[in-house]
Amino acid sequence: MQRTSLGYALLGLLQENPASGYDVRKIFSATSMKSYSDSPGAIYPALARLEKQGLVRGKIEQGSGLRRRQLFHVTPKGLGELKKWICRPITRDDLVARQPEIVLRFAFCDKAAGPAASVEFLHSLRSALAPYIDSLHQEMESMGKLMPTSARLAFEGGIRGAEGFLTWTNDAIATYEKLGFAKQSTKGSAS
Amino acid sequence: MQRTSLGYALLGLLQENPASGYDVRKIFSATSMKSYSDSPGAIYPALARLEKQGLVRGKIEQGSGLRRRQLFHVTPKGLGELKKWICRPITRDDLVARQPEIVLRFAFCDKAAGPAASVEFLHSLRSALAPYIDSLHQEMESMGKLMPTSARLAFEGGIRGAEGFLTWTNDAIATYEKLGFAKQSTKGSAS
DNA sequence: CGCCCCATGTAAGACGTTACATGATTGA
DNA sequence: TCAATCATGTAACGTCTTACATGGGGCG
Repeated sequence: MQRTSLGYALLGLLQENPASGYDVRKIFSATSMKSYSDSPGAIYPALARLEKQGLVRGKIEQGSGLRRRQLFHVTPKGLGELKKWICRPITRDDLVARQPEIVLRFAFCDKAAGPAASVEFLHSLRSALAPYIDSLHQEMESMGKLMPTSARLAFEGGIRGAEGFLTWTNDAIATYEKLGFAKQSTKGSAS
Repeated sequence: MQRTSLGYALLGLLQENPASGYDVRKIFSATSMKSYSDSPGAIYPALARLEKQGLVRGKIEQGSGLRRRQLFHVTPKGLGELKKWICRPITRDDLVARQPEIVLRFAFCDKAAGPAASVEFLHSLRSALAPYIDSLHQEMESMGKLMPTSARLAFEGGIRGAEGFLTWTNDAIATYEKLGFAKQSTKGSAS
């Protein structure tokens, strides 16, 4: 039984702070997570699915004069699934079709899996990005100059985006190093 | 009746070169348009929809020993719809949720709508990007330093990506200027 | 009282995914 | 002949979109 990108986004949010469906809708519509739909027809069924799978649990709040309102929090099982999603090695497919998801996974990484996992994540990302960028350059060469200007520029834009992503990755790794988190080696002497 | 992103991608491809469903599948699976699914369950119904709407027409090829094979080409009505899609002003929503679609629209622009439209497109993009980047910076400020390192870095990555996109846009405008295409001023060239 | 916001949901339909099915042609 | 590839499709299923429905609570 597989979860969707929305499902994981919800897990990640709820793991940072328990929230109601309505809260989540506001977050999606107000912040830069707008890429997810804030429609009730998406959110509420998704939360219900997660609850049915035992990944989140909702408690109905009832202070004195409060409206009915379900606060969802992530279960240990849910946290486990979230970690598995975050810590998957980055694949070429992730880069081609799911770049925003990569960034989201990383955003949740510190809180859900810890800084060591974040560093691991960044190294995995760097390892995937380098050959990907190479293959983009090759594809560009093989197409020659026969394409319209706008098509060529668009392709170049894609390459630049990937290169910028790599630069960011390296900077992020450096940031963790300054904080005292180096890559965990298999032999294990870190910090 | 609205078309999906896949529908427009097909229109754009077929307008460049007539092709069969199978050809399209190969393009999607082999080139960097992999972000679209190459599954027959997506392609063939999508082509059928476009044909039903009169935007493409399929002719069954029959050379001597050829297999049955339907070559689709774009109708004038289809080209009109494609142009309308491409030439829509770039909105904030496009930037937030549909960046790859923006790039795809631009890639088809020269061939489908001409270089003048491409220049117009880039100016519209620039006008949308500037305030968008500002608002990202503001959002970042307002969140303070309370977030985990990875979350902050992820957000910064998003900002960098948008800034790189803007740089690319300016470079692309410069490229067209060097080719002799400046912005068409219907009402004065002030942005 | 009427209106708007909070808060949750459901129903119909469109679309994509996955898997299966079909048949023709080429090459070993 | 047998397998692989070409080429097209369909069926079941899940999810998202759009629109509607419901009801409590604060406020003028």
